[in-house]
Amino acid sequence: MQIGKIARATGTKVNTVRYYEEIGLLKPAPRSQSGRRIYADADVERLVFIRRARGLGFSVSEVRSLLEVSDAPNRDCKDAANLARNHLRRVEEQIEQLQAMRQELIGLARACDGGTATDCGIIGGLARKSA
Amino acid sequence: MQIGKIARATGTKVNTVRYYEEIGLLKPAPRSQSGRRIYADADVERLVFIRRARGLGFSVSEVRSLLEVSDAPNRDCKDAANLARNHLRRVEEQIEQLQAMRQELIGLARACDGGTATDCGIIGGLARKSA
DNA sequence: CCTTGATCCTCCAGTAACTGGAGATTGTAA
DNA sequence: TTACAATCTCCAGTTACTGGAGGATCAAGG
Ligand SMILES: [Zn+2]
Ligand SMILES: [Zn+2]
Ligand SMILES: [Zn+2]
Ligand SMILES: [Zn+2]
Repeated sequence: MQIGKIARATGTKVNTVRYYEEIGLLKPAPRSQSGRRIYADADVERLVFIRRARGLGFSVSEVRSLLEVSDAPNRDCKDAANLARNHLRRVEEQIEQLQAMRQELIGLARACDGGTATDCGIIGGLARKSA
Repeated sequence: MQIGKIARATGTKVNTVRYYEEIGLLKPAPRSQSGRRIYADADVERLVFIRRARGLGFSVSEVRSLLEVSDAPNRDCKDAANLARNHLRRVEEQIEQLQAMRQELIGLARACDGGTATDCGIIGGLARKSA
């Protein structure tokens, strides 16, 4: 299949597929006579793996590591497991940070009764160092 | 005061202060004879405002808008209020997305009993299209 | 007076992960 | 034939800084 089809099949943009090849997440695809990339079903699976990992927030570099494990069937999976655990922890930290922001933003929003900028609790609240 | 002091006073890196000037969040600071930037107390306040807004996740462009309101004391604050409300909504969306990731990551991690990559629930789980 | 070390200056390149576009081919169908 | 879709290869732009090179300037100590 050509690039457009694998892109559609995996919910990836054509440009992004080419980009993944460029950075080495996908091996350089064999080309047709006229130079078009040709993909096989295994490539779809690999791309699904990549997209899914990216969708879970793994960085490209993390995806690279996960693929390495996936590519070596006999390898101990503990590297992947550690990676996933660490990533989970970072996701949880992000959640906490966003929840803190959320609380402060709710407080700010409550401090606004309308009116002019001078009297606005949002503007005023931002001007103060701490919440 | 010079740039190092305002940076320290606001928890900003010197380079970042210059960057804010470059992109117009801070007005070009007047210079000393030898060309060094000189700041006044009002600049500290402005920088605190910027840093606080950035800390709450507002984009630079949003901060610019907030500053515009703040700079026009008689202006109705509704633009700022809308901005804050919309931003709050986006933060909440991000939280939800991260919580969904978290759930999937927890599921993935549970699916790993150790062993080889072939049998690993993490690798296997990533290969499948849906969770 | 001179030297040191801390600050400051101006560029400029790099980061993450794509995204979109220009300009040129190629493939296909009416 | 003519049109239109899909593909190709560059390459620039996005966000919000961060760090560094190479070169002035300043204050303090000797
Ligand atoms: Zn991660
Ligand atoms: Zn208000
Ligand atoms: Zn926002
Ligand atoms: Zn495992």
